[in-house]
Amino acid sequence: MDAATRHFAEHGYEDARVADIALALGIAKGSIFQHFGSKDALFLEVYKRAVRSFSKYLDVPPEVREAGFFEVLRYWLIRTEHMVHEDWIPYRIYLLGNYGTDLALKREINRFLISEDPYGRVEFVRFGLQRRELRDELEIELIVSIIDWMVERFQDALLTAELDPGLFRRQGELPEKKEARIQQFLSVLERAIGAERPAFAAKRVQRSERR
Amino acid sequence: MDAATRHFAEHGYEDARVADIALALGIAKGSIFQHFGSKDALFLEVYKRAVRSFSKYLDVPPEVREAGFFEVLRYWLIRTEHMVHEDWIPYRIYLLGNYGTDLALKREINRFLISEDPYGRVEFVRFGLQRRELRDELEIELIVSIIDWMVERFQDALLTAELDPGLFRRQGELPEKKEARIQQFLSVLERAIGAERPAFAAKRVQRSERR
DNA sequence: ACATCACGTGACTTCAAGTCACGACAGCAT
DNA sequence: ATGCTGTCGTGACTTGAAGTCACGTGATGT
Repeated sequence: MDAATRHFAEHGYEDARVADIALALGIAKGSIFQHFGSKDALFLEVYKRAVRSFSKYLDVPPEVREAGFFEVLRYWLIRTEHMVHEDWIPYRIYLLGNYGTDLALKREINRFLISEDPYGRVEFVRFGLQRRELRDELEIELIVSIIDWMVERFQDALLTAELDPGLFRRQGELPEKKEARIQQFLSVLERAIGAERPAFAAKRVQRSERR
Repeated sequence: MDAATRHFAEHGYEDARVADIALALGIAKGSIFQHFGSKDALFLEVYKRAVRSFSKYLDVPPEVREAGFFEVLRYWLIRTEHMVHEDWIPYRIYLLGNYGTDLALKREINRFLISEDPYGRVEFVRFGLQRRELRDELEIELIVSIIDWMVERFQDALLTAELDPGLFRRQGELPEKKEARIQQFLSVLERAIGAERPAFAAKRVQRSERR
């Protein structure tokens, strides 16, 4: 699995060669097929392992958790790019799974993401609702989806700048602007799904809201 | 191109056979390679054509345009699913391009989307800013990205329910709930990027906002 | 000591993308 | 009318990677 993960991360899905993975391990290609059945299935396992290695939203220091829903989000957004540097391999796998395979595999991946919720999104949204930091008149499903969409894409944008320049819209992101972007992004998200006047976050929102 | 479009739409990228496309046309496989160079390049052309066939955001009846930014959005969200029924082929191609190919191709696709802006997103956001319906303190790039992310994903969710059940999060979407979903989605988006008190949309937001 | 079995092996098969030498044909010049 | 040239379609061929399978080998149990 380690060898396969590294190989996929380095070459992408299409250009990865099962024979090369076997060679690197000093075993026969046939053995890999005996264990995993197909290249697709091998990748799916690799993907699952990579995704499971990521932290859940609520795996944060207690003081961050105390600070509330949006501070937890900020914590992760800031950390994303650091983590990409330290350990880019699982992120690359994650990227491949999301955009670099065919639809049949993508369907499997989605099934996995829905059934396992490896990032603990639902739990996280419940947490936000409990603290009354999120709009309770929205369906929870919609909030989860929106977090999903926006955070995933925003992270993609941050990290593809590192991993794969030119893959997404904003290419040559200047590092000093990232902080500001995260700030803006959170403010947008907070207005979108945040409760009327979130106790904690009010201070930050003031800047842009004058009523 | 027509034949290739249909074939890709029906079989997906991986399972599409260049030989079959040639067969359907009664020409030799070599001819296709002579024109397009590779399967990738053929798909890229097919994708471009499909995407260009979609309307731009501002291609709406004058009265909808008059009604403002968020009404234009609503117009398109509602129409999405109708159009998927009438003419599902280009949507399927669009889906394949976004999720069903490898990263090398995806990069080309992104380059195309950025350089052509085939949906006229930037123009649309400018329109919204001019009418003072959007927050002018946000960078225009960020607004475009958010529209991009959220609308694309929301449409994906609506239309994959038709085209590819199980590909995305919300599978068995009940048809009568779609209208309500669109409503909620727009309200979220409006709070996220809409100006303080959008003249037109205020009425609609009331329902869920009690202050 | 022998039988059984699980498992790794690598040569082999399959299959699809991509190549290329050839020939047909159209347009043009003599 | 004849011959020349360049374009383009052709399909048999090459390449290369996924996936298969009959066999061997070493471990385990009796």
